[in-house]
Amino acid sequence: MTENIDIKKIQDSMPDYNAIGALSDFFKIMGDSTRLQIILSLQNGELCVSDIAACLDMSISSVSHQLKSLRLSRIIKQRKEGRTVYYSLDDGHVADILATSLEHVSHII
Amino acid sequence: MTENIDIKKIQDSMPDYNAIGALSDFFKIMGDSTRLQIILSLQNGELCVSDIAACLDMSISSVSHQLKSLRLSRIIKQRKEGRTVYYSLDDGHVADILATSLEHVSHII
DNA sequence: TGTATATTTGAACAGTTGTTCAATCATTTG
DNA sequence: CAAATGATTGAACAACTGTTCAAATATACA
Repeated sequence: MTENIDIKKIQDSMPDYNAIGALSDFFKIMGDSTRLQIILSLQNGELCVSDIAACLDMSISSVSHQLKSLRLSRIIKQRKEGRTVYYSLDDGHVADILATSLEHVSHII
Repeated sequence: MTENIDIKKIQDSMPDYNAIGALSDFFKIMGDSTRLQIILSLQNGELCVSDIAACLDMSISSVSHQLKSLRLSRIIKQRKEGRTVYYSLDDGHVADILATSLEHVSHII
């Protein structure tokens, strides 16, 4: 332990428990390549489940499961038209975060 | 499948395989509250392992394990001084991403 | 009403992840 | 050199996660 670091001062500077939980939940959701591809595909505009599955070359079931968790995290929203469900991005922040993060990882690769 | 969506066009608009993998790896690393707290504590400046453990009220071993994965992901860097190892943030992008993401989740909570 | 289409759902399984514990390494100090 | 200190490591275990498969739901259409 370093001589004179004020632990409490650092602790107080940090976001509260709930914010840290919400932050890590958000990053957890983003931290899967299937979900990431879904989000990226939706940056071109809304798509239905089958089209997303075709885009990613994955099963409809798997995509549907991930769409559900993205929706519960309020990253995407849905709109039903007949028996087709269209999904789209729900918040502009996500595009910003993706752009900055893509720049970040391109520095690392 | 919607009538006339051009799947190939959307696929081509997406980052390549490696970039998506790097992106999801990055978010995966950020998606843990221990690692997130480590990063947040380091926003005040460099800290040694014991101080970080004290800040988070966690075992030194657990923190050390997480410091290793953060370092391998090039999110933090280390500097050794005697038997003490100081860690600090390695890239300005991470602070930007954290700030935008914190704003995003505060909208949701 | 019956069939086809679009999507959702739940259970199950394998693979991954974070913490703990004990042991080890590296450096300083007596 | 031996003891103390700061940090790292590896194995083990429980908890969690993503995909698959089969079954179910909802809507459209003949």
